[in-house]
Amino acid sequence: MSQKEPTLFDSYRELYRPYVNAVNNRLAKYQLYTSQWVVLRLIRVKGPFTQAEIAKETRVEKPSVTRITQKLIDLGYVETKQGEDKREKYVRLTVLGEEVYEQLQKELTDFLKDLTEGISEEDLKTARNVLNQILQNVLRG
Amino acid sequence: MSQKEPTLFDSYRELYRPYVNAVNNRLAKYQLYTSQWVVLRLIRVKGPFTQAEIAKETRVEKPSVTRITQKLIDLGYVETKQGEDKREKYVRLTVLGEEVYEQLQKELTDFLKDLTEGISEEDLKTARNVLNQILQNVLRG
DNA sequence: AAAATATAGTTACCCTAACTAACTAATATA
DNA sequence: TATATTAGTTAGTTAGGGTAACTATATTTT
Repeated sequence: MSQKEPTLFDSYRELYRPYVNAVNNRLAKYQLYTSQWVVLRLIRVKGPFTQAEIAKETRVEKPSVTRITQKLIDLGYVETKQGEDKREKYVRLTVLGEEVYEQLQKELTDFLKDLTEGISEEDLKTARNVLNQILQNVLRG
Repeated sequence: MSQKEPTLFDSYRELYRPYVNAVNNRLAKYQLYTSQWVVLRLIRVKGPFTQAEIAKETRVEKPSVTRITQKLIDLGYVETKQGEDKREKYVRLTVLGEEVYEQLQKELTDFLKDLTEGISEEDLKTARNVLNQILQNVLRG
């Protein structure tokens, strides 16, 4: 009775650091960290977005987006353009950013494929749905 | 083709902050954060452990364990005892720590139950197995 | 037994990744 | 036109981790 079975949440948390560190190792080649990669990928796949939109999509505050965007600009991966509304800054990939995205997307896809070795497509889908449902439950608080 | 389907890893990462923040909100009543709760729970459920053993179990470095343990001592939730080997410090719960553990364990169990509302036991188990398998794959990486 | 090596824990300092508060500039509303 | 809101920035804080270098004790080698 004192040895409780680990729950989904235990497994979830146990995986976090090893997973993020492993991804960061792959990103280091391009001087990126996961938080920056998440934004680069977001604006590439669903963008362009203003910084306010990025904040909303990624559920982080505006100052965090400023910092991430600034880092991506310093690296030459994105550029900003003033919007119609002069307060807004649209963020979009540069040519270099596109190249880096394409390359990393490939490398990470391969890596993540390795991480799911031995797991059926069906189980992966179930796991994804479970995490999505939990996210909905967390957000409705 | 440019709108990629979100993968398990996207869902995994998207959940992290909202989930941890929600747990931390519950822990705040006892002035705890998740990192400290993880250690408190570990030594209560599987302990007592030396700090080196805690480091190994939780896969963090020794200085992190020192910090976490010190915080738990300051809160009066744990105490240390010199081992046979005089370099070692065994960490164990105080009476207060036991009370806090019991209370929080209940509260968090209820909370986590809410988070899995609408998800079958079977799917939860599948999700857990998937995350465990990914962890193994990351670690052998 | 003495010297060299390894281990447990601490200290000092670093980093990422977030946060809030307070601000400026521009836009929208009363 | 005055007021309120919104986009983005700056400054300062926090959680949660890391490495390097250290002390004290144990272990291993010679």
